[in-house]
Amino acid sequence: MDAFFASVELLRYPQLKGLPLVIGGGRRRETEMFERLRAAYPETDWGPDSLDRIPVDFFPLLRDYVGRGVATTATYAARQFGVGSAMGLMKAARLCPQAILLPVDFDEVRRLSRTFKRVITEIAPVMEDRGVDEVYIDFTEVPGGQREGGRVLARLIQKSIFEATGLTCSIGVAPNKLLAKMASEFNKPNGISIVTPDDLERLIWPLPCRKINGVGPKADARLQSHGIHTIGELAARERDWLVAHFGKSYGAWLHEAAWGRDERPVVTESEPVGLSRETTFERDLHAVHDRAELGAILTRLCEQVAADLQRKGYLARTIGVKLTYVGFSKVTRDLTLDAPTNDAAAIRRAAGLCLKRVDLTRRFRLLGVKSSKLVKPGTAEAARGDQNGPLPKPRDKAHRDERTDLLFPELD
DNA sequence: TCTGGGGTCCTTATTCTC
DNA sequence: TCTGGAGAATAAGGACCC
Repeated sequence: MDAFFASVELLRYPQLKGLPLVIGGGRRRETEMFERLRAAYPETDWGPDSLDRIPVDFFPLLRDYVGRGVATTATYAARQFGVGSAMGLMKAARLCPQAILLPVDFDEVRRLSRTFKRVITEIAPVMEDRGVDEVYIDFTEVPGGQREGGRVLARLIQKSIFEATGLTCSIGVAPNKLLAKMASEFNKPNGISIVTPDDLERLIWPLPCRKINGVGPKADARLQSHGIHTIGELAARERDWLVAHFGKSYGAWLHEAAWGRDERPVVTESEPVGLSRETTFERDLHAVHDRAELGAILTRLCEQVAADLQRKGYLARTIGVKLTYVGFSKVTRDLTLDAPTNDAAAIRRAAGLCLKRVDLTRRFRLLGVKSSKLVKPGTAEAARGDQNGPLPKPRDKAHRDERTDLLFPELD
């Protein structure tokens, strides 16, 4: 298989080019930011398209931002100060207070994302969706796909995306998805990189292990503790040694990845595994002192999950909650229902039962509701439990936290 | 002074069913 | 009826990704 990896660069503010620019915040706070901007400049239409035309001094500075949130992305001018993706905005403000802070408009991002993918599938139909701004493409069967090792087709895709969206796009071309993804990083933004098996030693092996898609901070730290810093050093280890230290599955996969081997196909269709909604509070909340507020938040999250399920046409067999405590430890609790549902009240009841099994004596900063084990209505799977008698009772009682019953009785 | 929101997949432990 | 074992289902947590 020959694969492309293509990712669009979602930054496109021409008048801000070269300035330190940070885009970020959580979804809710981004909406608030837009509202604040609209209130401050009522004569200006703060739609995403108008951002391009607004004078630089209209934009808020990062130093004026107060609250929780992280940077989604940053320009190179801001990165020079040490600001990067996923960094807390308060920390970013200390590093680069003069940076301009822009909210993300998710509706606009989604619209651009759809256009970007439509343009690609019109040229190369075998495309795997990897999120808003990334896709894999199998161009083995695309007419002309092999010309100049794929470079001609990659240029066509870049040009078409720019014409349709005004966005630039980086493309990696390689024999498989693993290498194509790494190749796409070589030449950002708006570049094309071609990696062949012969390039493994020269281009891939000098890279840090962290560049492998699937090696995160934890795995990287463990590799480093064994003196393995580059992909070449990883490739030099025996497979058996990696399996002994990183497990049968992950160890073997590390070995394959270091040698540039990856047999995964480009997957064009997939069903969602779960749907969830979560929110971080403005301030940390407590089950007793903030009972009414928490109850309202829980209900709203359940209604959102129900609406998402209904809109997308799914029923969920399992409902769960997630809490992030002060200090960032997390807990989750799940409950599998007798019959799958997309009803807000049923989801709220299940979520309430889950909440009864967690320690609510500690303050927490985030509450989430998730649905999983999704089925389509009208299928045999969806009917299971409805017609074939009750399913086994969930193992619920054993975990029940008695303190919570006292603290949060109305959650039933 | 921290650290969003939406996902997927994997591992491990426990329980249930046959 | 009791017991053991295999395998499925459930639950919790964690790593990782965009």
